Amino acid sequence: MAKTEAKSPRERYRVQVRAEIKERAWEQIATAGASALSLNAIAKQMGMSGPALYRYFASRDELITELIREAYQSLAGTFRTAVATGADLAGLAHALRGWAVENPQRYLLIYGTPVPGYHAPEDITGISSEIMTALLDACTALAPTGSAAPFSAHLDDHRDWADGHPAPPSALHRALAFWTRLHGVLSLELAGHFTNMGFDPALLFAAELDDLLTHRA
Amino acid sequence: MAKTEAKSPRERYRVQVRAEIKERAWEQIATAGASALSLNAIAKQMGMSGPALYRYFASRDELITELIREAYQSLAGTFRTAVATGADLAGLAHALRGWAVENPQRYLLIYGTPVPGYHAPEDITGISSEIMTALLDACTALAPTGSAAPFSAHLDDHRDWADGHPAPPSALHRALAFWTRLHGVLSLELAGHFTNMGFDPALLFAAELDDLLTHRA
DNA sequence: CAGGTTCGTGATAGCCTCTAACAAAACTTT
DNA sequence: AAAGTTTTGTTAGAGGCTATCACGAACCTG
Repeated sequence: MAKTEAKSPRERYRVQVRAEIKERAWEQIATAGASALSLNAIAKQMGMSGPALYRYFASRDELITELIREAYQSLAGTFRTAVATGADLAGLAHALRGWAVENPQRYLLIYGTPVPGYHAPEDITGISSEIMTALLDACTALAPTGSAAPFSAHLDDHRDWADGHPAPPSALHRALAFWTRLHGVLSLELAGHFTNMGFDPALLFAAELDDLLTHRA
Repeated sequence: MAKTEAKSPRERYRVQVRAEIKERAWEQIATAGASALSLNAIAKQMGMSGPALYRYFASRDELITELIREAYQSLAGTFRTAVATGADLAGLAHALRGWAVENPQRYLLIYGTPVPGYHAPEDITGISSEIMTALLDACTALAPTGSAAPFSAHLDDHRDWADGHPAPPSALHRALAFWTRLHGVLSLELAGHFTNMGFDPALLFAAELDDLLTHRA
């Protein structure tokens, strides 16, 4: 049952130190943003001197990539357990918002402003497609909704991103709308653009979700 | 007609140098992101040595703040001319997308991932409320749409952010939906999350806009 | 216990922001 | 025009960062 193969005690120590580094990194990101992440500061916090961290992560970029991977896996796991407990599209939305509000820095690492040159490694896009599959499943399971929107037709001609998923075009359309609309609310909320505006972001999120479920997408 | 008051030649030189600094800064941001902006590199590019730039901007933060201000003013100007040429809500959406696609780095500076500690100065929130006013105007001018959505009622109780604007609650609701939905599409597109997915982001944007205009918001 | 592997260290190079002291140029005032 | 004041740019330097290197020390393995 143990996925962490109990190897040599050295291996154990290594993964433990890596885990602590990542933990401190998340704290730093939460308080000062990903751009202010400092390997040096983490090392000093852990009582060891600067370059020692390079035994565990080849570079600052590799650490950040690992954090991105972790964030994706966390979101994918949230979706997986939601699906396992019988969540429909509304359930997925609820799970998404709960996760995002609880881990704003993780959400923003995934969906926030990217560094122009950066390209995610292969396995990360794999996890991202697992998330998309869960979304497509929920959308196909929902309702036929004979959507006559011209964009649905366009999607039927450009469905390579669905990766062989048997979703009808209206489900593809609804999945994209789900993604973009909920992201629209969440990203603005997490970025603080709704502060001092008075209304409750959760209600706006709920209203968008309701529109997504009752209207044809 | 000249807004730039022809003051002393020194003043002229100063604003010119500041302008060139900002221009180089935008180039850097476009190629490496805002976090990689380096005053030092800009100075060297301009043929002067490091600390000279601090005569023009007190700190790196002040330069970035100025860039954010510039971005807000650029967007507000785009909206202003759109309104002046008789644009309705659809026209605003078109103007928004055109501006965002042409100035992705500006859009992301405004609506992208914020630095946790940062607080925008007063005048910037002023420009931002001008943008919101244009949006609310367009939404009130549109259609009555007796929206019975519960969120509209909530907005009627929390309309302080509209700053005295006489928009009916359904217009407030539509303005928020306009903002969040179009931002949802735009931000994901600009962040590159649609690349390699095959479909045309412009069509998704158009579909979202159409939904916004034909359905009750 | 001998041997190779891994880990942490200090030194160093090369970036960066930002301050301070100083020189030179440019406007202002007399 | 001469003298004085303000603005501009310079170099030097403190302190931070990423990252590499060579070296000693600790550690598992045979």
